[in-house]
Amino acid sequence: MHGHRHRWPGFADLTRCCVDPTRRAVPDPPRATPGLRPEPGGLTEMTAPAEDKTPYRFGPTTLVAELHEGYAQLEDGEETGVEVTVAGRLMLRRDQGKLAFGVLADQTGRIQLFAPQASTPDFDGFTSLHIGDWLGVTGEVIKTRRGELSVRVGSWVRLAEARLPFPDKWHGISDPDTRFRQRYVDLWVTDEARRVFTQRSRAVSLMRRWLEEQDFIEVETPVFHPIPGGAAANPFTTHHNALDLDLYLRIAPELYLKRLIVGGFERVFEIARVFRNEGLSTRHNPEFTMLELYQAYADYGDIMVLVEELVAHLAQELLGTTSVVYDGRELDLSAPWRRATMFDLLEEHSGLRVDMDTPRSELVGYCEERGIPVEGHHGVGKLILELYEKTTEAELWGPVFVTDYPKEVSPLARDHRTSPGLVERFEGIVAGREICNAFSELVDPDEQRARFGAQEADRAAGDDEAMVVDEDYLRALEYGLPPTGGLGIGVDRLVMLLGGVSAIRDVILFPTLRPEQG
RNA sequence: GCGCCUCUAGCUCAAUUGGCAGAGCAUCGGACUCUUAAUCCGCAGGUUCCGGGUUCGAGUCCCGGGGGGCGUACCA
Repeated sequence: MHGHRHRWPGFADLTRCCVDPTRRAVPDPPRATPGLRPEPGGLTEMTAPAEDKTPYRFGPTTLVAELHEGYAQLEDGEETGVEVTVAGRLMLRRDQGKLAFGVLADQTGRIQLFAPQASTPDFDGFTSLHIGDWLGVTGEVIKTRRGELSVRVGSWVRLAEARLPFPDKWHGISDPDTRFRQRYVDLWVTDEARRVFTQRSRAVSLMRRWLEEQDFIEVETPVFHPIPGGAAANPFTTHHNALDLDLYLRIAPELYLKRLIVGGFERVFEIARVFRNEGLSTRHNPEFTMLELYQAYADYGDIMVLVEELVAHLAQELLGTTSVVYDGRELDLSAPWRRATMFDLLEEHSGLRVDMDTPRSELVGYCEERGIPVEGHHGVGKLILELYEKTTEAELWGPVFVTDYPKEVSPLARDHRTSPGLVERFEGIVAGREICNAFSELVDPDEQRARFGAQEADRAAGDDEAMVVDEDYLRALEYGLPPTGGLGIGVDRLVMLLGGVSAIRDVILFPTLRPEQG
């Protein structure tokens, strides 16, 4: 994840934009009583255990980023007369006899503490603070003679002790495993980690706001599914004792969201944690986040426009540009994206011209030539998809919408209005990776029942990821699903793309790991 | 699942053909009033991932196990 560090704004630059402007305290006049002590009249002193001297609350007036914004123009050695209160962790300390320097980090950045013995209360205590201790400091904003913006310590209080030593101040943590297990430390010592997760939070927030502006409403559907559906994947199982009921953790929210379209919520979305019982890799975590949305009266063409606009919007807001560099290669996310059929793209990249009338035996031959395993229940559609995925998908730098998938591999998508055997489905491919999957939704209950039936047959033939019939979903369709466009976006992978990182574990705060010590 | 690599002090890393397990940072003690990974002096810090084996002697070689990484497979 360190490959493109130079491209990204620094710690303070990046986080600056998350600062709530209503919290500004600089360069406003100082607060009447900057609170180094608990508010008077509280129960603090009565209830505090004798051995715990740390306060119960603290009132910083200023974020570090605001100091850097507000006082960038100070001359070396200039004093402002402005008193501020900041809080954070002590990340470095440099003692120099009767003068000590510290570096305090809060959520928004780092600021130097300037502590002369003559004016610092309990100077010995200050110089015996540990790296990692939480600290509250009130003092004047100054710039040192050597030009470092600082808070001259007028008073200070330790807010929490770091009993465990922090990692090497220069090298940080290098063992990825330790970084994931002790993310609470990683976030302090790896600027890149904090940058990425801050960015993730903003991306999700922007996504939500943008969808709401398009009149989508956010909903929450069950995580416990009596029948796992909406995707082809192995579910996790669990059990409810009182009902004596086996349940599955959802592999997709799709079928519930479409029930809501039936219910008359015409534009819905869910930012859904989903769970798939599969292997782990650089691009797979067993629990991950999908944005799914459904829009009544829309088809997959409308959804393509929505995706390219949404992604371009996120890039523009997050990075200030739709032109990003990923894996060292240029990537232009601005709309419109190229649209091409799976068949055309397959031909471009493999030279194979096939269609739904190509004999199965011929396709089996192409697969075998390329070492792609073929199973007995694979039909023409599945074989074409395999050929495309193995020869073409990773080569697509994109962004490109790959359209018109075989019906056989798309049991929830609506028949193509002009091409028999195909459905109106597309995937968005960016940097060789699928970031979304969408279709004109299948609305016909009889056709849906037939598709489920084909899935059952696949299951019987040994495909344990094939879908299971969901009678209630069919009943919902019988009440009438209007024309609907649906979309699923892998939020984690999108954040990877926008953040320029290549491992999904770098965008998931606490990725799934084997428990420590085994 | 398979293949390759890796695991040494709290952190980052050394240790010659198999020959007394070391340094920097952090911690602890001391010096220092403008440092920027401050600097300088000193103390302490170890089940070398675990268990076997070979050897006079194993961090090092062999076998087994465990953790992790990468690749591959799986993955709509």
